[in-house]
Amino acid sequence: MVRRSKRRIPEATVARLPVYHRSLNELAAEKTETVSSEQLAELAGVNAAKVRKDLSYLGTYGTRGVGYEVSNLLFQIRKELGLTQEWPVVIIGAGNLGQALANYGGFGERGFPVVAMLDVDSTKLGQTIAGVAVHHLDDLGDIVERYDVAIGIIATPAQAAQDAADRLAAAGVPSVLNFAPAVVSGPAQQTIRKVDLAVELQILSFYQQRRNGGPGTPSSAGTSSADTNDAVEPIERDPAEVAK
Amino acid sequence: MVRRSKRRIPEATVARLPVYHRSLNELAAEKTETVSSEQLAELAGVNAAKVRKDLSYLGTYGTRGVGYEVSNLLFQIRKELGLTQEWPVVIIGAGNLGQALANYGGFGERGFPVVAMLDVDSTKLGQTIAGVAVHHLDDLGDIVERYDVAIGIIATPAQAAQDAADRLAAAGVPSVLNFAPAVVSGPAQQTIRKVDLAVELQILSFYQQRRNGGPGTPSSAGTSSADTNDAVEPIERDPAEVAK
DNA sequence: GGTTGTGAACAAATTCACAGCG
DNA sequence: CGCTGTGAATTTGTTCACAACC
Repeated sequence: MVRRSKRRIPEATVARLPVYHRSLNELAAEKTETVSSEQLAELAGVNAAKVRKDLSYLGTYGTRGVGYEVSNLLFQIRKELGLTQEWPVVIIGAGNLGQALANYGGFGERGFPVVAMLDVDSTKLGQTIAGVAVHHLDDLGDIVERYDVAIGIIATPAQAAQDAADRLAAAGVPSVLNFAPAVVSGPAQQTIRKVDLAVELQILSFYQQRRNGGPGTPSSAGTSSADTNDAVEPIERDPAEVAK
Repeated sequence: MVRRSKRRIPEATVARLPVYHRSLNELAAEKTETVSSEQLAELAGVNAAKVRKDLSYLGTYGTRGVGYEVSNLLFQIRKELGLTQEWPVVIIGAGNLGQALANYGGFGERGFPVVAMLDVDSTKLGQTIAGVAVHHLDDLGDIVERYDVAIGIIATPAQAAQDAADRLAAAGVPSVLNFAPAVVSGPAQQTIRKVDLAVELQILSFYQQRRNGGPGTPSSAGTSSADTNDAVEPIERDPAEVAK
């Protein structure tokens, strides 16, 4: 009764599925019917072996000698990622960052409608930002229940981030995307991801620096064509004791 | 004459240095003088062994039985990341996303002043967003030269992203942070990182979904406390032929 | 005693390379 | 013959565990 296909998809693969999804959408839009791992790799910016390995975790959806049927593969990935339904989100923090995220329309467009923003600043309450009303943070529980909110986006200042996470946990929101420049932790059953915009720039700064001859050599000329070009995002967790 | 300490810092370590940097700043703000790997790990949300290993790539800055001197470690990391200087950035694309990023003040605060925004839409030219003037994209070269721009942020719609990257490359901007939902490539000497906000939500959606019993089981109840909590960010590149 | 720094063991992710199948 | 699917090899990253040292 179980649809055992391969299960236990590696994290690195999960993180790439959305990229394949995007590429396949482009192919579907131009009515392409089948795609080889080579072509998909090109579109997604990875190599073909990785595409095949990744897709093999979902099941056996390719045809040897031909490739993958775009529409079917799209459907399988959509199903795997849970994108066959919408996931309502709330944004906590209606300051610069929160407003920025609300104004960026990309969430709703891609199946993650922003149903409310929350803040403690009374001057912000009742305001509407990009069509989304700002409520008091104390109303979080109500809103989560009313809209069946599954994902909370933290866009508070650093020092308020943990409180926001705690309130999301208390309200039963199982997934959190943290944009605040702070480490936050939650109960084990919560999934927390973080995006720190400034951290991304700092990582670039490292490679920039390196290109100029490394730390000890503050020359601004010199173009060692360097080596590494890309890097992995960190992301840590497990607040509650790691040691054995 | 060279201060060979350890060189060749792993990417995963580079990606964590900014997090340690942030934690150390907090410690410095409260006048803490020394910190153990255990404490720093707690603040950064990683485990202590990782902290020690990571820091060992920078050199030998700890004291056994004591820990690390906060101010010195802060300086070493700052130096390694190239944060002893400011890196002027431009934002390409003055639409929702670009405006959102400009309004988010976090870049300038952390040493990455936004010196200009660029767009091709004539109705946006001359506007000022969060104190930053919008110029025509054709002026990119001039602006890069005038402000010595080191980093370009792409905040265009997907279909304009590659053109933006090409223009940045032509203007000699060596580092690029791509927020557009598209894969972009550049010459080998360019470092490109990407952040796709919607992709982050899609990754959360996967774990959300999984928590509810996996793809084949669209029940909405059931709380398998799941397993994995965090994941790594993907990020790919190397457009120009990967095969051997 | 307490804590670093690091080899060695382990685990995860990537890449190779090719058998198997359409 | 072309392209997938996958074991095996390799590389990268993490964790252990302890000697070295303050």
